[in-house]
Amino acid sequence: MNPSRHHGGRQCGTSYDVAREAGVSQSTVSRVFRPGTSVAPATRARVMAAAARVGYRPNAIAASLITRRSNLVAVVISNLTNLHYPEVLAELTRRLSAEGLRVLLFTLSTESEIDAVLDQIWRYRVDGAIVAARLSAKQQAAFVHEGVPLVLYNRPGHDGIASSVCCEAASGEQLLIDGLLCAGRRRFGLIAGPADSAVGEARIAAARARLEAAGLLPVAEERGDFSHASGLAATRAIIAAHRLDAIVAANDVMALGALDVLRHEAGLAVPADVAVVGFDGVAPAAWPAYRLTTVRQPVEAMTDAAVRLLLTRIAEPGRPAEQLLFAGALVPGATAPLG
Amino acid sequence: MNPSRHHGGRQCGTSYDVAREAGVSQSTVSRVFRPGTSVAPATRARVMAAAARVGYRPNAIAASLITRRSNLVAVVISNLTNLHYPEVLAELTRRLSAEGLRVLLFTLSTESEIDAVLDQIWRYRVDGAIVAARLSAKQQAAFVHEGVPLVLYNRPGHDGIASSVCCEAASGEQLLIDGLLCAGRRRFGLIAGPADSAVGEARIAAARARLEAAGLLPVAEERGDFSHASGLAATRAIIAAHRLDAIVAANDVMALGALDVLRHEAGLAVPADVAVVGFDGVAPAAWPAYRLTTVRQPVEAMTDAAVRLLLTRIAEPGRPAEQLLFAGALVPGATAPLG
DNA sequence: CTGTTAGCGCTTTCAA
DNA sequence: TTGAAAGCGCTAACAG
Repeated sequence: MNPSRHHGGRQCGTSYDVAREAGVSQSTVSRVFRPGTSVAPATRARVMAAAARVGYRPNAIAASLITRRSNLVAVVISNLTNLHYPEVLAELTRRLSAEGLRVLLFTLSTESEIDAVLDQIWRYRVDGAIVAARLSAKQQAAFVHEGVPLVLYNRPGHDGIASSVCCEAASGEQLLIDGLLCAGRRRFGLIAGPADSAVGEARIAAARARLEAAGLLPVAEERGDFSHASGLAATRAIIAAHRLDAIVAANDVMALGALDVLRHEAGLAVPADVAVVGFDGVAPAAWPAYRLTTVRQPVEAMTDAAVRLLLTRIAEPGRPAEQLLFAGALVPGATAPLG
Repeated sequence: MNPSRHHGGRQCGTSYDVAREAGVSQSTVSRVFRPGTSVAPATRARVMAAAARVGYRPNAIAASLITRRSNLVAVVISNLTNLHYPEVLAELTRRLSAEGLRVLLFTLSTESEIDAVLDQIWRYRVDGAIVAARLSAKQQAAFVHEGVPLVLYNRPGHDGIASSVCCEAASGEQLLIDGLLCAGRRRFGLIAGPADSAVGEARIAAARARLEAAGLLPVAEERGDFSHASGLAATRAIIAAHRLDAIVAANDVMALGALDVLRHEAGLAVPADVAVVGFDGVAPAAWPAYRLTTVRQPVEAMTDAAVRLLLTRIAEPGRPAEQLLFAGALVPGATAPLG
């Protein structure tokens, strides 16, 4: 009833323009561009031709308004600089678009930005969210309150409110630590992640637990922030004060930093003098210069699960949250002999 | 006039619900939640209180429909696995959100997906797009036709249709090649990127040009796909057939692959036997295990420019496209003595 | 400063 | 199979 007035300049046509051009009603045009609707072949052809002439593109925004499905999924990632997350993001994006969902990306420079991000998430009426960032219990509860299905990635879900996909730390660290012990290592240095990282703490706790099970205590402990620079700093601090024969880092990037300090600053041989292990399985860890012994997160399986979990919760909002745990795979490298 | 019927479950309230609750008109509610509008302090307070009670969130989708501004920017990146692009993406996202714009992310597994991506871009009525992927002249023209401002990232704009920001290859390669020549290197091996990568070709062409200016031809040339594995393969192929004293790679990641083969497979000393240089300035290139001599792209300046270019074209759609060129900065490493 | 009135472009009953 | 009519939740003149 109201053909577009082209008031902005070269606007693209609306379904009314197409309808007029094709001599059908606007709702017929709408049907032609919607899957699973039945339109007479002849009508469909006329409409398609008219649409091409007018340069018509269905307006997803307008459709979202009425269907209450934006086909948008918010993906929140705290540190894209982590080298592991670009891979996760690429996989998530690939799988989501295969499901017809678009990615609204949010990255955090500082954790304090999270509330502003959540506000935007509510405003855009996303169909769901996959979050790889710290979320307080209150923030997780907000998703329930707003009716937005939430899947946490490598973060524990606060008592069943949110679904989550995690790479379990215990079995991986057990493989690493037990192997090192078996190979005769006794003096361990630990490089933890930031205190507010649940996965980081879980990994270090698991490592410590295995040591204690063997009647050992770590010789030294330092904290980093998952960055290479912090791996360098932590290792310098540790070897300045202690003599040890194994370093266990909470992630690969810090482990690579440790390797760099040991070999290029301290003149120590790896693994002859000191063994080093990490966690994640990032690409550079496998490069010949490092060949780090580590545990690789099953990114394919985890991202697949994250998307699948999200889809089912979008389809059935009432469904209870699920916590999925994946085991990492040992990647035997050259930086640690494992008994 | 039409309070929400809560038909889905826990829907969040609409501006009508708030209006009724606060005893004002719906448009007053709208004003309260829009910057730059004047509302009596008392009214504003009443509305805010009512909004909190109702759990009201402005609906960005509905606002977009009428303002014809979605505040969405499409960001298209072809290979997030490139190690340089996560950094670019993080910076772009940070700057865009600082400008009140949201990122709709598209990644390409294969270049053939691009048309499907463009279709989605049109449907979501994005305010603009920043693209780091190959776009044909026709595809670039489509942006003009659809009225979507386009900024190409590290891709040349097809005769003034699209704006672009690029890291210029010539001056960087000149620093590298002239330095190597000055240090007495004469037998060069080149590792190019994929043939359809404009930046890759520009870098290798620039390197070749400097060699020719010195009366030299490359001893060997191989093509990779910017990945570490392809750097390994190219280097193996080159050194199997030729004796050389310098390798010039089209990007850092392949250069790191070259280093790995030279040192860990061929038993050659770098830079004593063979010098290696790259391009980009990715993080691992600076790590002690590599200390690659390279040219760093000014990511901050480039992403800043990309966003600024996009903003001005959004503000003034008639404005002609601009091509911005940035010079890279030499990062003297330990893999190549530069005369 | 506030309310009234029209839509933005589409989907969705409901009839025909 | 198609069309008419009624909104989705909001912004944007225009009065008052």
